[in-house]
Amino acid sequence: MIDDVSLKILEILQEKARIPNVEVARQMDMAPSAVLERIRKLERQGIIDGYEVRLNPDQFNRRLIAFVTVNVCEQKAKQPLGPYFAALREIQEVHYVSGKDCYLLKVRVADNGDLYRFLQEKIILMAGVIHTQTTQVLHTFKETAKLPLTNSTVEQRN
Amino acid sequence: MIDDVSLKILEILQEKARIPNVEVARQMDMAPSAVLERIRKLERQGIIDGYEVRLNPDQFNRRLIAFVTVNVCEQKAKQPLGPYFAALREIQEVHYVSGKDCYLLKVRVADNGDLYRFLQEKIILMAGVIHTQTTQVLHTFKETAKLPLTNSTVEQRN
DNA sequence: ATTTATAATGAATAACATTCACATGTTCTG
DNA sequence: CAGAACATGTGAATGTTATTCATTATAAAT
Repeated sequence: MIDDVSLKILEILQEKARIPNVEVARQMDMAPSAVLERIRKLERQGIIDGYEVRLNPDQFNRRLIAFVTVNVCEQKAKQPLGPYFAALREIQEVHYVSGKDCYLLKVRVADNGDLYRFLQEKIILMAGVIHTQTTQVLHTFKETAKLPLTNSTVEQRN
Repeated sequence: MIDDVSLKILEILQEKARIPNVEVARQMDMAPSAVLERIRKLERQGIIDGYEVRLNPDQFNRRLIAFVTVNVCEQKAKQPLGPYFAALREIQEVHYVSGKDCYLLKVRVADNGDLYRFLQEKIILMAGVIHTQTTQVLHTFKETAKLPLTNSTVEQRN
């Protein structure tokens, strides 16, 4: 479905998405119009979902990452909890995970005080939330949304 | 440090980063040259870290997300484990977290079989790895790298 | 061999990026 | 308070890029 030419285009864009189309074409050794058409097609097919700017969290007072597992009892909740969590500004990821009726939240806040207030005011008080367990990130070695595009020896793409 | 004008530019770019500069200028009601200069400055200051394309994981055989906590004993490791994990294709995030000498990995693979092989071959076999606990994601409600830029009532930016 | 579908090229033109001279406004300082 | 220093905006000019489209090439299907 995705051929090597498109794959190479995606690799280039994954490296730096806000470069001119002509530049992609140059790196590909192809006509700009051909590259443009392919990118459009990838967008239409939903292979490319969008383009994001990556901001430095330190500059926006979001130095601290925490992972919070939230045990819930949805029967006691007054509203669906997944969408509720998803709507919170401090939360970047909401996953419903295997285990004991559990959500896993990735949270970004300024500092410990902020984290405390966030949990108290926005999580623990919610009807249906039974208890939480918070894991603080001390150091991040890698944090990316990139997907591996080149196939390693064992893997195949479809 | 970051004024409202830049903030609005970042909001626009956070929504869709690969749009022409002129379009940003139109939405801002400013001259394109002024917008360009501001974006350049934000890049120079490291406030903008880069631009990424967001790919659809389903289309690349990465339907399954798992979070893996890895208990380690770095003394028994033959190499630093953080960088080792970070180098693995399947891993999107590597955090060293509070708790019992623990790494938290966010892993993206095709399916259960893939996850099993990944853990067996690339994690559990590593010297220094004591044991792991894997949590599978059943459903994802939200997954973004966006930072909240508008200030809510209580918060402030610096 | 011919049809059909898919995708590349290259030329033409519209749109955009980029630079720069100049204007405006703010802050700092003597 | 004047005016220097700085930051940031505008608008025009120019070079670059995006986009469209007619045409050609390639590959698979009948």
